[in-house]
Amino acid sequence: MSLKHGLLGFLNYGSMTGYELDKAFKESLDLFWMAQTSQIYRELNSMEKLGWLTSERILQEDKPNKKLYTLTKQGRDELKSWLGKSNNNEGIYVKNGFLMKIFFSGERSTDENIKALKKYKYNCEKALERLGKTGSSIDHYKNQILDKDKAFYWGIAAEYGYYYYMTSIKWADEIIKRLEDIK
Amino acid sequence: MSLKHGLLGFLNYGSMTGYELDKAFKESLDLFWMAQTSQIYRELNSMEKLGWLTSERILQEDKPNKKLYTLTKQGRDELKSWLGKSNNNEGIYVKNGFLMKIFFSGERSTDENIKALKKYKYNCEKALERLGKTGSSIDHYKNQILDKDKAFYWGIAAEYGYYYYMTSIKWADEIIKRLEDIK
DNA sequence: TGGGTCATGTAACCTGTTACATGATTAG
DNA sequence: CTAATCATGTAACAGGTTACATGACCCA
Repeated sequence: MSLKHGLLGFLNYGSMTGYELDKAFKESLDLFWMAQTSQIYRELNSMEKLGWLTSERILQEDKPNKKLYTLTKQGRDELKSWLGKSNNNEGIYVKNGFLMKIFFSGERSTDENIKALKKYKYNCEKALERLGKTGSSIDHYKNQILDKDKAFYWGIAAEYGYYYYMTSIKWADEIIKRLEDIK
Repeated sequence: MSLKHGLLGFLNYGSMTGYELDKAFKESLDLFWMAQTSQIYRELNSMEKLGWLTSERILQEDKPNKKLYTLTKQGRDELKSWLGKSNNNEGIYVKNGFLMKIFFSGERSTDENIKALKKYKYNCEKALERLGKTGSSIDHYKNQILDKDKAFYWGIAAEYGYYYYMTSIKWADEIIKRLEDIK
């Protein structure tokens, strides 16, 4: 139950349309929680049924009509409750398909594995670049939000991203070197 | 489509029952891909329908009967094909609910956030401990498998775990310090 | 005239989670 | 006597992915 909570988090800053939420997600949270556009629309629907938000249809002339979502008290309560409760495997059980592949890479040749690790390293480098962009889009949002303290935590999450990708690159380098030595 | 591939990976080392696969998963891959027992049984069923494996019922007297699964050629091909293809976001888009929470933690008090980060740090330390155990269970499996090169990659995946948790702890320490300073 | 932005979705399918059910044997 | 190990699952629900559909407006 996490995409719903991410959406609650954004809507707590102010009313938004599905389209805007989709963009906000892709510009910031995407690195920790990638969401499909279609899923966002579906979840908004189901959240409305749950009473977590209300919607208002806004007619436009030059552009397509849109639907503006607003948090209800229940929605705000749900957000608070999610933020409030911690469980014992937070940040621990993270599904990582790449690592699972590595686990079984004895089935591949050393050359293939070196290639795969180099690709992975490249992907991490690209992700770091995108983090830079996320940084500037965070700055952009910061200026729109009244309560600037809130955006402080956006920076912290982005910083985790730096640590994460830097470490992943270091690991990949180390393993590549080792594989090239035994070749 | 990843639990299926994890199961294929194990079955490639030799025929196993659902119960044994469940244990193997929990003793090794669990840190990168936590799987429910019930899901393992269901997936095995669906994999058999896909023709990736065959099953043989084994009757026992003292213990409950069991079902031994064996890879088919199709199953082995599927494993190879999964290992062979890389995509552009491997290891990049990893869903992390904890980070999403951090992202919205402006809604919580600084004290609550310090508490949550300390809990997170503690969880990471526990995970590191478990990695030690995983290490020994990897050693255990190593001795059962003929082709010891395969187990080399198990160690590499575990090593990623070390890097990962060590970095997470470092990050948490840094943020806790920062939060305590501004308090 | 072709691609980007704005804006919303549906349908089918696949994957993951939670709760529950059963029951014998064995070791401390 | 009680907890762990062995061994298998079902049912219901929740969440995520992929593919597809529509259509206007604007800029180069």
